Amino acid sequence: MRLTTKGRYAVTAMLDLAIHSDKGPVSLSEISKRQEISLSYLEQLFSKLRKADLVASIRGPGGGYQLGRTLDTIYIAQIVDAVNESIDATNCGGKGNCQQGEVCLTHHLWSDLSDQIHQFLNSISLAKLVERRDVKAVTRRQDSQVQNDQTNNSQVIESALHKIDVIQSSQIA
Amino acid sequence: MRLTTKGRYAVTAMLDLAIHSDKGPVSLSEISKRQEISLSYLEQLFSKLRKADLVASIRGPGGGYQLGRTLDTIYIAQIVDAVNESIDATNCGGKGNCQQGEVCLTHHLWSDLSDQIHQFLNSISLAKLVERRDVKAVTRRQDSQVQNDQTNNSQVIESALHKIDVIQSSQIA
DNA sequence: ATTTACTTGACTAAAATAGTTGGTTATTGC
DNA sequence: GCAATAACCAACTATTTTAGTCAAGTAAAT
Repeated sequence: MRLTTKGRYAVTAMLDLAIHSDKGPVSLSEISKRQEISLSYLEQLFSKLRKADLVASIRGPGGGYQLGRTLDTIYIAQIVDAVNESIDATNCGGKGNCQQGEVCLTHHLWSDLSDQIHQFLNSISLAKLVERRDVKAVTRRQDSQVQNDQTNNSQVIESALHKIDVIQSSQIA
Repeated sequence: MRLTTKGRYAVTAMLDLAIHSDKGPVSLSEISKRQEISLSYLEQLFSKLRKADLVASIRGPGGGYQLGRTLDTIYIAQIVDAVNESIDATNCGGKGNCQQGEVCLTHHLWSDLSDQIHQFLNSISLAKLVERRDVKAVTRRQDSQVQNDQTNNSQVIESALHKIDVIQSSQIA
C-alpha cells in the first residue's frame, strides 16, 4: 500500500490547478511556488498525469497546464492511481496468489480495506474539494503569501539596483 | 502513510496465533512455517507486539507466545499501530503544520482519509477474523500443508540416514 | 530569433523495508 | 548438571522506493 508524498503532491497540485485555472493555463512554476513543491518533481508528476489524460499541456510563453476534464469528473482516486502504482492494500496486487499461488491468511481483509479506501477517494471530486471551506481559506493564505514574496523580491531587487548605482558612481568619482 | 508487509505480517502472525492458541503457547517457528515469514523477522515484530502488551511470552522448551488479551478486545488497528509508526495519511502526522506551520491545501482531505481507515481497522477484532469463512478455509489448507512438509522431511531424513549407512558399510568393506 | 515553458531521460542521496547474522538468557526434561 | 528449546537482543546489510537534481532537448508565441 502506497500513499506517500508522491500521491499527496499530485492531488495538491491538481487542486491548485483547478483553483487557478479560471485565468488561462497555469504554469508549473506557479504551482511550485504556491505549494512549495520542487519544479522538477512536479514535471515528473505532470508527465504521468498527462498520460492519464487528467491534464492537457499548452506550450510556449503564457502556456502551462489545464484540466483534461471538467472539475466534477475528476476523482481523487484517479489522481493517486495516475502517479502511484495503485492504492491496493494487498501484497499480491489483488491477484490472490500471495502464498504459493493461493491466498494468504489475511488476503480478504486487505482486499476489503482496499475497497474501503478506493470507495472513499472515489467519492471525492475536485469540484467537491474546491468548494470546501478549509480549502478556500488555505487558498486565500497562499495567494497573499506569494504576493508578499513577490513584493519582497522586488524590494530586494530595487535595493540591489540601488547598491549598483552607488558602486558605479563611487567608481566614476 | 504506511501499510506494507510489516503491518500485514504482524496481523497475519497474530491471527495465526489466535487460531492455534487453544493448545498452549505457539512458538514463532511454527508461525514462521505456516505463514512463510522469516523467523528472525517475526522476532522483531513480536518484540514490538510484546511491548504493546498484545502478546505475552513464555520461555523455554514448549514455550512460545500467547495473546495478551481476549480475542474480542484486540483490533487490527492496534496491531498495525504496534509495529508501524502509524496509519496516518497526512504528511505532518496529523499536526497540521505541513506548510510553514500552517496546514497545506489538502491537509483535511488526508486527515479525513486517516479517520476512515482507522475506523475500518478499528471495527475488526481478531475474534471477528477467526470466524470468517475464508480464514477458516485458508487455515485448513495451511495446517495440512505443514503436515505434508513434515512427512516429506522425515522421508528426506530417512533416505539420508540410509545413504550414510550405505557409505559407512562400503568403507568398512 | 529569442524567449518561455513543457519534455525526456539519466542520475543520486537518503530513507525505509525486509531481512540476516550471531549471539545471550531463561526454562525444561533427562 | 547439561543438552535442547525458544525467547530475546543488537548490529549489520541488500534492495527498493522516494524525492529530487541535472542536463539536454523540443514546441510555440511574440
